[in-house]
Amino acid sequence: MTPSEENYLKAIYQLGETSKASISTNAIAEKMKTKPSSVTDMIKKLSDKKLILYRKYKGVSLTDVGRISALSTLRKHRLWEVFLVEKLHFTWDEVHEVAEQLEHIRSEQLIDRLDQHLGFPRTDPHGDPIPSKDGNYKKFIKKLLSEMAVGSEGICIGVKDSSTAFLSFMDKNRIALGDKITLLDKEEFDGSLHIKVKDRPLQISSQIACNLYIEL
Amino acid sequence: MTPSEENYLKAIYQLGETSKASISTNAIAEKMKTKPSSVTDMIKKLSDKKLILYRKYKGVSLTDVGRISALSTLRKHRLWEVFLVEKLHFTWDEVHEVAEQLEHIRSEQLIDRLDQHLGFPRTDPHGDPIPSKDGNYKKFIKKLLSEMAVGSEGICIGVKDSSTAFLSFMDKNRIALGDKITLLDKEEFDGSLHIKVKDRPLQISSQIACNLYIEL
DNA sequence: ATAATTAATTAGGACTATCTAAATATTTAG
DNA sequence: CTAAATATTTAGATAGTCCTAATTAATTAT
Ligand SMILES: [Mn+2]
Ligand SMILES: [Mn+2]
Ligand SMILES: [Mn+2]
Ligand SMILES: [Mn+2]
Repeated sequence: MTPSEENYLKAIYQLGETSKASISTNAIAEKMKTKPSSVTDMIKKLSDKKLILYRKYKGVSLTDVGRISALSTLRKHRLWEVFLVEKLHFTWDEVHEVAEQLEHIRSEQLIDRLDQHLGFPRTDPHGDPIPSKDGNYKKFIKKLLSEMAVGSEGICIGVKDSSTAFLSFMDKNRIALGDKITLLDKEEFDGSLHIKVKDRPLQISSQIACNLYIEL
Repeated sequence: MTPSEENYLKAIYQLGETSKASISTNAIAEKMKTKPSSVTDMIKKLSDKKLILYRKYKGVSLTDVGRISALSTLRKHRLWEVFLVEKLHFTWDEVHEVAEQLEHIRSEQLIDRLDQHLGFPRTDPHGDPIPSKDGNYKKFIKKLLSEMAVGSEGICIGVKDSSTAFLSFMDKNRIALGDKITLLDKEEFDGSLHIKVKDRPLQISSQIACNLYIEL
């Protein structure tokens, strides 16, 4: 399995997490920042290797073997992100690019021991769950802040968007994972929200609210 | 700089550490476990990039830029080896293959913080010195056990051969870096040595003695 | 139902890194 | 000093990944 193959499988898995239907060539191309023709080349290869199911013009879906591989890469990516934050004191907006490289290091022993060294973490710095060694992957039932009822409260447990732009917005406004958030009011006009973060009042746009996961 | 280019530069540097003359195509091919024709292809490329000096049929040598790159890769390799042993409890014969991959991860911040996390180590698990961030590299004056005078003593500070075969021999015979070694006697017949390791008597072959560095 | 639009594939090419086999240069031995 | 042996380079091929441009299939709008 080459790094490129691993990246494609991971992308297909992540696109399937939300949509669940078969994944289109263009969707993969957009996520991988590559051209549709390159995607077609690769999906033929992955299909030959029985890592995905592919019907021309109808999109792809992962086989069991393909899904296990994708989860393994996701596991490595997220464990390395935890390492970078917990042990090397990176901020949560600095880790992604480096983890994109580290996830392709080939050594089962390495990842086992890294997991142990980190104390078997269950989530990464962005609140995403870490698949277990055997490929088990419990998706939390996560609710977006934008879907909360006015007056209810919950704990901020994750971000949907992991871009530097969004994460540094979070830092600037001192909202962190684990913080208690109360939804005070919604503006009719633009959908912006009045919230309390650890008893500190704050007003945020609806775009922000659509990217914050809350556990009630 | 691709991983392959980095590997070639590192190989050329290491071949030059001992010989100091220009490095032959075949020597590089042997070290890289590849074919001489592949080496010719790559040295043309490295020469075009001014990373090495190349005269057809006359071998190559590193330019200043090439040497800095080689030392940077060596630094990463050795820092990762320290990490694997100190933090993830790998044994010193298990680290090389993984470090060969990790040394190509591209992130200056990563390697700086790793260095700090490890407490700025000066040598790797095999006793090899770690080049500094700015490319300074102080070679220790190392003497081989085979060159010691009978009756003298010293500290074992490194191994010349880092193969699993040799390192597990060391473990089996309980010889570790930092141990005090006294040369008691040399056998005329086969050149084998009678030594004391931390006051424990031991007999070793001359091949072993040729691969152990001692500081007097 | 047909036309226009969008999505996907194919054709053909570039670039990297590797190899085998053949040709050529250099070194070594007699 | 020549001949044999060795070292090195060149020629030509393959495999992987990505690209642009052209073609074909599927979807949508009229
Ligand atoms: Mn990431
Ligand atoms: Mn993450
Ligand atoms: Mn090593
Ligand atoms: Mn080493």
